[in-house]
Amino acid sequence: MRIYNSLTRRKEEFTPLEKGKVKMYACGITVSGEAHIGHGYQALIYDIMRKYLEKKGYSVTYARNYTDVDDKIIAKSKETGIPAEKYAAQMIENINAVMKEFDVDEPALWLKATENIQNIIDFISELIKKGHAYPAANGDVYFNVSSFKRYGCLSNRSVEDMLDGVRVENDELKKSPADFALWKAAKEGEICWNSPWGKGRPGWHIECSAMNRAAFGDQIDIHGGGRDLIFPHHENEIAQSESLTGKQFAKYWTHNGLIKVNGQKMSKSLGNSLLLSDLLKKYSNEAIKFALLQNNYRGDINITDNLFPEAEKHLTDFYSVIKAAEDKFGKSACANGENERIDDKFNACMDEDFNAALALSELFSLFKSVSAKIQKGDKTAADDVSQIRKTYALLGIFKKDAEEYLKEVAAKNPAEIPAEIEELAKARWQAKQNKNWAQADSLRTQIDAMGYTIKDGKDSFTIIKK
RNA sequence: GGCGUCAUAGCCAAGCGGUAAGGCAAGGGUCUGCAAAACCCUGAUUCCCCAGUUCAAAUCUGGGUGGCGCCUCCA
Repeated sequence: MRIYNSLTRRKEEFTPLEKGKVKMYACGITVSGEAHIGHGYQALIYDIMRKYLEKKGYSVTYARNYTDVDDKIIAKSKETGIPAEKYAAQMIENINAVMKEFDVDEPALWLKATENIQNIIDFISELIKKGHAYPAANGDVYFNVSSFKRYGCLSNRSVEDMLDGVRVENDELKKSPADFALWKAAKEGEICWNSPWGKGRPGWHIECSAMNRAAFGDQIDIHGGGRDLIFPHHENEIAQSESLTGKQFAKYWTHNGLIKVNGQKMSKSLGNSLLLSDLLKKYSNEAIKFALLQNNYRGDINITDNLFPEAEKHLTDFYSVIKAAEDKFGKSACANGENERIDDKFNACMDEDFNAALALSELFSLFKSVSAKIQKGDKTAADDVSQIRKTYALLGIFKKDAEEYLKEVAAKNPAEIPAEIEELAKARWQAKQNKNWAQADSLRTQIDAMGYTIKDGKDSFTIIKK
């Protein structure tokens, strides 16, 4: 299988450092607020990556982190009066609950900054010893960027270029504006830990380096995160880890694309974040996943008004076919069959840098064929349904009971038909029975104008909200 | 200013050197009193532009143009 490596900017054949094993780390969330769809997307992507690597037979150790101490969390703590540790803990609980509802599995290891303070301090001390970092007069500790020759290798920048772009005045404490903080001295009343440089807390970048080292050793196979983290976060991780160990930190760097809303980037600073919890009220978790996975994970996704409704419609159609198959051939028949070709094709898609979008597009012809088989009474349709469910569960879809799924979606979109519409529709049906077409059509036009569509059956009709 | 990334039909989108998947929308048909739904059929002689490499390029190289992003917290 091949994976796109941000470091080399090309797809590479995947070979782990140690045969059969994969060490994988994805940067998680700074818990200063609720989880938005971007967080959900990132968690989903790496959960799928982990699961697919496992399907390929690798023994995968997957770790994610929670940054549970930082400026924003401290600010929130001051704002709400809740101690920073408590605020962060509550947020983590909240985020975990939403992720569970979104149906993303937890990693094998959850790493938290506050539980790794000693590891971080040790890491920084070693960097100072090796001349890659220096303490400043106020108790901050900075990384000496000029001491790491390859600085910029991931984002393809040179230190000189960066200095051109520096917007903030260099403060007196740093030797160079490009240097970044490993340890931040605590201000009065802030959450802090003792260190050789006085009371303070870790900087953001050092966490990931130190926790990775504590969990995995010097090297890992796959490091992931959102594309917005390439610079400076991941660049700094490389600088810290590699100047300490002298070894390549991560063999494959992967970055997922970002979410845009109606063409505009979604970010904390713009305040246009779509909360995962809000979306889950409107759409099924599977529809949200389906919509997101229709794009390559490396590209940005633009969320427009019809993105999720369209996905929900596709899934409703697919589940309806599943239900039809179950009704015809029995539920157990639709749960125990196999069809290797379906699975092989899926694997072929995923082998090419986790091409879930291509795998999903297969579903349309797959279900078309199942539908035709049901019509003909061909029992292999049951095997197909069973295989589709087993295979695509990896992407997080078709995991539910068909009937329950259809009910769930209906419940999220309550089709409350106003009594008025009901009356008009009944009147129309009566007119139709009397073959008074002119009156029937006029009533239907009226109903249509009010936002409802009439669907006639053989001896009854249904009203659908448009 | 520096760097990155993307550019495929009305829209979304796959494609990773071998002759343009899929979805939505649209048009035509079957069905229907007429519709709706469902089902069937139809769509780029061509992949932003200009050069180049090659037997062969949407795919590789060089140069443009345009969008987006990063260089400040961000998944």
